[in-house]
Amino acid sequence: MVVHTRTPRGQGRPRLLEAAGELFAERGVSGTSLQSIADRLGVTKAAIYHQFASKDEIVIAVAEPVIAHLAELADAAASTTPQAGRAVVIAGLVDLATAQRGTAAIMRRDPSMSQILNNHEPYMVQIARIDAVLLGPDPSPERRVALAFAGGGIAVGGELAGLEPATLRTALIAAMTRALETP
Amino acid sequence: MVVHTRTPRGQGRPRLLEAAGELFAERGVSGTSLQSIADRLGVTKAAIYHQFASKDEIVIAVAEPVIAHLAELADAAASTTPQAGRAVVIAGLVDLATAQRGTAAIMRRDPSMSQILNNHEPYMVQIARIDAVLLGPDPSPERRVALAFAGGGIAVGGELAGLEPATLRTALIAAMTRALETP
DNA sequence: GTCTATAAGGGGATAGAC
DNA sequence: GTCTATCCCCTTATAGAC
Repeated sequence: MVVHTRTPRGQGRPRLLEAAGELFAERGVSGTSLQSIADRLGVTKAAIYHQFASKDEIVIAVAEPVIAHLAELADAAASTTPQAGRAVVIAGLVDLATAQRGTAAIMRRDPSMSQILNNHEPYMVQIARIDAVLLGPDPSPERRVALAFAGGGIAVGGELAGLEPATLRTALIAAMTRALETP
Repeated sequence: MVVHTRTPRGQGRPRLLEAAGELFAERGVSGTSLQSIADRLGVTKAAIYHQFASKDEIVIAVAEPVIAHLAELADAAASTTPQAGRAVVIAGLVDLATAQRGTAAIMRRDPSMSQILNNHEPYMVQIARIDAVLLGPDPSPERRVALAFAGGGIAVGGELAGLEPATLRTALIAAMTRALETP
């Protein structure tokens, strides 16, 4: 499905997305100007426009690896039992939430980011798949609340600083599991 | 050509804060211009500056009722047993999170809002008091994670649409209580 | 790929009339 | 209290040189 992507000289784009992701996490999307991204990279705005046509395109590109990870989790869950699938998804979501400076978390928290992603079909598709795995068939209202609660929980909990990564991971998986143990 | 009809909008300050709070919740603080607030009220930007010296001042003013509510909860908790205090705080936080358009939720989610509030002592003081009630003495790392998780959980869960308010409230209290049942 | 330069517009904020 | 008018800076985005 990928058309071109002939960019073996991988300095520009990945570095740009990393810087953008960090700034989005710190200040939010609306609070991050292209100028500030350029400054962090030591280049000018025009250099950024050479690689991306618009700010929204950068936002989507930052989210893309996360969306790909969500797709993998949903695939993995689909090839096993419901219970095992839920465990896989929970562990995977925790890993996503604790990875690299909260890029995943900001996708759920930042209003500007949400607005863009809610109009980005690939994201919505994967979110729906993940939700279906975690909810199961015919979910009760209580279960829906528990899912929303758990979603917000990892987004914020994943950014907790000052803990051993392994401790954080274990505690978050426990918290997620407990949150979703609703009838 | 109608130049301008009488603006039958409500009285200045409360009306302004209501509009600002709604817009902050929808688009985030950075995503909300003073112009957009003025537009929603049917006035000009200059009219807003008659009541507030800066945008930050509006943000703080929007947060103030929530901060006052937090103070009340912490006070109530201080005048009873630890267990009863925790229950009071949990119920109060759920009420805050589900009340009026997610003003409370945005305080925890929006990066720009957080940045302003983290430098606003009255907010930090009340948050510390609430956290102390929920954590208890000598909290384990797991308990700290559970608290962060629960904080994110209500912020997101409180905005869930399409449920009976009473159902949402009960389910959120249950979710919060369960999340904080960590040793 | 990166630069300089600039367009075109919006942002926060202020002055002063009514 | 609200208006008009304005200031100045920053924003997104484009054009074209190297």
